[in-house]
Amino acid sequence: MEFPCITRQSTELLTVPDKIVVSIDKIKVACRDCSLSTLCLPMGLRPEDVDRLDAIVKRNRPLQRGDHLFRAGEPFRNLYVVKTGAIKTFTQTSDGNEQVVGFHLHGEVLGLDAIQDGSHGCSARALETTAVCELPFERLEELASGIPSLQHQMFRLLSKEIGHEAEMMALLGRGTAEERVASFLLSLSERFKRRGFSATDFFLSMSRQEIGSYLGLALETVSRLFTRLQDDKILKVERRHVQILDIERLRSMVSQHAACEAHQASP
Amino acid sequence: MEFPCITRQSTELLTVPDKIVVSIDKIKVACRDCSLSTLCLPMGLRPEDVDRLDAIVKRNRPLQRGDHLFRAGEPFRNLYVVKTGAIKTFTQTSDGNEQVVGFHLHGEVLGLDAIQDGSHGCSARALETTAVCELPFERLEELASGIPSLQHQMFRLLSKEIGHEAEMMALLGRGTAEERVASFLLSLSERFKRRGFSATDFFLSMSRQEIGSYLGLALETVSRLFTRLQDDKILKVERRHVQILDIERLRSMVSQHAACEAHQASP
DNA sequence: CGTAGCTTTGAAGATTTTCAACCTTAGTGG
DNA sequence: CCACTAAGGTTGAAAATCTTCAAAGCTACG
Repeated sequence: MEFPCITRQSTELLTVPDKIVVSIDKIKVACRDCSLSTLCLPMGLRPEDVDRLDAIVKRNRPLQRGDHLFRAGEPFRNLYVVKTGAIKTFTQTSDGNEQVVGFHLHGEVLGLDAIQDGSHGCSARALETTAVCELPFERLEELASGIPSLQHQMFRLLSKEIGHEAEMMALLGRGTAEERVASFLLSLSERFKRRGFSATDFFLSMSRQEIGSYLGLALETVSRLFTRLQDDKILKVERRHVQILDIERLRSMVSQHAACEAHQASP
Repeated sequence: MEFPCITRQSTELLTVPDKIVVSIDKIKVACRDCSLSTLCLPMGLRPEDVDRLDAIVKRNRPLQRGDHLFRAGEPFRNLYVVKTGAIKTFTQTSDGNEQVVGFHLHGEVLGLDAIQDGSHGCSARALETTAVCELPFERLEELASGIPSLQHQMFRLLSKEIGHEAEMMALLGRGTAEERVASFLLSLSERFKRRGFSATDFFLSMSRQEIGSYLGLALETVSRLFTRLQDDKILKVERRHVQILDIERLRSMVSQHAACEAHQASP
């Protein structure tokens, strides 16, 4: 079943119209009509090229909370773009625990690390009801060969991911627990804002445990810092509902965002 | 001045034949004759495509220790491949210190993070005498449009970088100081081995300070761990000369290498 | 030979983790 | 409709790890 491109709707409220008859027009919501088109791959493409891209995009039924999008070790076939909802990527540590490697909100792409060796290095699981677009990578490559601006977009996409990860590395290497939590909240805030949601009032779709794993902190430390930020009147936190009361003070807690390519890369 | 593709030669001994007359043949050492061709972009390309790639590669005079390859904020024009030597990339932290973001050995590529927004987010400086190939990115993109296997190589290159950084993030998030230092040494070991050098006996081109900055540790902690590993008969360290005596035990100190795409990526 | 830069080592201090207990909420079934 | 249960969240105290500050040793270079 195809899934229409629902946006600007809280995923908390998202219901899956499985049994509702949807008109053909709505089912075929194309890239050009998708409100993510300014965030997603089509950005900067000519309309006819967007249509060619659209032709290879598959839109499957949404994932339910806890469903896997893919598992570590599976062969790599597709990139995925989150349309609504949120997905976490994670690996298994030697002691059996989960190590969260990333959170992916709508408009964000998953699977970029798997291009390299043809299989996924991590697993991806939905944190809430989540709809994704599926982009068969081989066809995307073929298409990119013939559309220079698409090729360029893809290079930019990969480059951006590298920059983000480098920023994260710098944060994990340099930052205190406070800095990490502040930075995490600001990152979410900016990402929500860019997508038309409130930058100061949102729900976390992940647990304290998952945040801690991502930030390299014990879950108790995350909890304590939320409490402290609340005591300082910077936040209002009620379980997963976060309100940023003083975003400037939050920003001042993060010394600096260092964005840079990093580490080795041998082809 | 063009610089011949010198390889398998310790950069410690590298002298710059500035005034030595080099025959045309030697100057024009092409990608296809470069011993890095199995590590570098030409990997998997047909010979005629390697020649086309070669035609856009510039080979400048080597950098001396401390020379900048590029600085943060400069416009992005080229990717760089390290032919011999080593380069560090780093950003400035708010308190004026350097934050090392990566070490790049020969065969490794720099500048990938800058594709995104057209300017370098970090600075790059030579740790020792270093020769690099310069790849004008615009021309590389044009070329890749016409050579699918080159496009594919470039996607793989970027993807590999993402995987490496994710691994590093996991290490910084999860690992103890011991784990980080062990992992760092193993990473160097593998990279030297792949390039035909000893995997167990090598010189560090970076200081304890730089290692610490990269691993998110105080330089004293790095020093203490080197000492401890030496006391445990796992290493022999003499200033910058490292010998790995028991690589299995070193490996067992690193719980797991988690390789995975990470963090958000919105195009 | 002297100096500057890098490295090592020690001891005190700060931050974060771990362990443990308790609280809250949402969902389940009587 | 309410009690029960499980999962997630909060809080406290002790313990471990790492950093900071300080001093001294070593090497290379002029």
